[in-house]
Amino acid sequence: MNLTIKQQIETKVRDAIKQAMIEGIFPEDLLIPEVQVESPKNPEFGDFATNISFPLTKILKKSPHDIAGILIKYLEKEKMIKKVEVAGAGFINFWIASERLHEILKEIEINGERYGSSNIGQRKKTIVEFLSANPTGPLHVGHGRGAAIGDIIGNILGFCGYDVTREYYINDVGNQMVKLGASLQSRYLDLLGESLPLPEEGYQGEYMIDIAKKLYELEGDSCRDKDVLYFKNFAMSEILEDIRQSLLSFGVHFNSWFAESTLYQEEMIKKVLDKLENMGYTYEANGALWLKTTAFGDDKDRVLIRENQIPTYFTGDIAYHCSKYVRGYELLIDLWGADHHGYINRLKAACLALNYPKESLVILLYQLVSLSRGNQPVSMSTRQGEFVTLTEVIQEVGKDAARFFFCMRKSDAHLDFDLELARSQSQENPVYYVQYAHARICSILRKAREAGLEIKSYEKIDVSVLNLSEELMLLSKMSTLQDEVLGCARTFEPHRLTIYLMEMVSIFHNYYNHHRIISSESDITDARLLLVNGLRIVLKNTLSLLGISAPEEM
RNA sequence: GCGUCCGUAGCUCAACGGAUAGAGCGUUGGACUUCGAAUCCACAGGUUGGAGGUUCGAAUCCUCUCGGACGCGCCA
Repeated sequence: MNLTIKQQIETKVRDAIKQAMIEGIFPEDLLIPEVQVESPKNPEFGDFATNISFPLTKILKKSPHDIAGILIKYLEKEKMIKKVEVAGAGFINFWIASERLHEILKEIEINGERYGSSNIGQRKKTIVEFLSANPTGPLHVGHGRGAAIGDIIGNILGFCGYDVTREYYINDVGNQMVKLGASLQSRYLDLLGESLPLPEEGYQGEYMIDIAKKLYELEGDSCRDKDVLYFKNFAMSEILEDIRQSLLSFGVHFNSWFAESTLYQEEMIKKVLDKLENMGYTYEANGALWLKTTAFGDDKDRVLIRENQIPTYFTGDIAYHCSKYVRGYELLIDLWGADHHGYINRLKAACLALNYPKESLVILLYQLVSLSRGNQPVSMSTRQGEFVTLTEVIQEVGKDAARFFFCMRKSDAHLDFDLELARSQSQENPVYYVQYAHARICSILRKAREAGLEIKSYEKIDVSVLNLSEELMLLSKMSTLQDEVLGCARTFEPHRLTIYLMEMVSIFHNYYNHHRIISSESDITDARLLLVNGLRIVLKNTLSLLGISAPEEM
């Protein structure tokens, strides 16, 4: 794709500085700072603005106002810039020529559903691991946040040209799973009229009884003498199937499900341990084997093999991340709940010890969701079986509203999910504001078609009649889709897209309420139909990145 | 005790170190005989928890402090 308007301005500002250097106005050895161009909040400050004069002040020993004054001499010669002026203490504000804004419609026409995409990822093999909830119970509301954010980050990176795989890591090894098996065994024997108490800290939820019933329906009483392992496997596969179904209704699709147990089957654990040992980063103490993570920024060393000779969870996790590298991934993105933050340094340390490049492992956190009903906190414990499932929430408020709600907020902010509020606000969820605009445009296009008006191609239309300030603002907003997506990819902040959508749609609703798209003036009608159709595509592309539907009517 | 994150309008939240801190909900008053009123327009609402500091400029960065959440296992 060609450069966006914003990127063109950045280039032109840099060129202006270089030109001033060539002409001896600026010193020839000047180190040009990064040029930042933004869309100002206040429309009086133009379509775009840059603060470049400020970082240059110190280097050039001139006032920002004077520097800006020098630069605009070069910039005002540019054809795509209608007006450029110095404002405030030294900001440079740009008004884009309408001809350039109109071209956005041509770019949308050419690129269609790819409009906004890019190739900075250069097909880099990337694995996004998220959710990875233990298969000990159904997904609850809190999991929804991780699922939504992880899925959307995957979409965004894919749109930016990364080769993305989404993976779910299944913790099918360890004590919790044994307890799960024992819990099912107890519930199953209950059905046979035999009593085996639930294990200490066993899983008490209703769903375990349902699974026991299912096992009884399938196998009768023939499992009376099966061991805990048998029950564990049955419980786990049932629960994983339930998780898969929940995710399906939430619009989340994993390409890969990776079981912890395969690390043992394929001796990955042993290989990693050997490697760390050979590199001299391990030692024995108190009967256990330790990894010197402190040599790589951790605050204490960590146990790899316990005194009882069983590897720790950590060892498995090192082997797991190692397997990602072995499978050819160059960029590893992990999305964890913030309760795991204390674990970051040790995992990063282990990957450094194994000589993997530091930047190749990115660990993102999202803050936990607390649940309340009215003002009363609701606890969420899988073990005690007290929780509201993700499926229930989706049934109540819908997939689109739930996803939008989860990704509207910065992921490092705490989120309180009030069930009553969620229900009452489901009708007021901003997602409808955005979807309504899309449906409204589709309705206009239907009306036009009924009147025998088709959307003509860009070349056949006189787009110069699009000269209302709302139309130009809309085009200016539409022009930054790629910039917004790239910003999200750089910062891993998907919530920016929701803000972008709301700002853009607000301009549209305002425009719609004050001007008619279809009118008796056919040249204006043609151009406006092309404009709203372009907006429809921008909305659809953005919603699709968020995994939210773009309804044609609602 | 140590560490991570958060504190912004009555409520839920935005704001790449930038210009007069913005939206929605709620309150008040207006706009449908014309493309969808799930919309639009107007009004009101703030010492960005508090105190210092860094600089051309701080809600944002640093130090201290108050309040909240979460971590600190040879658990997973």
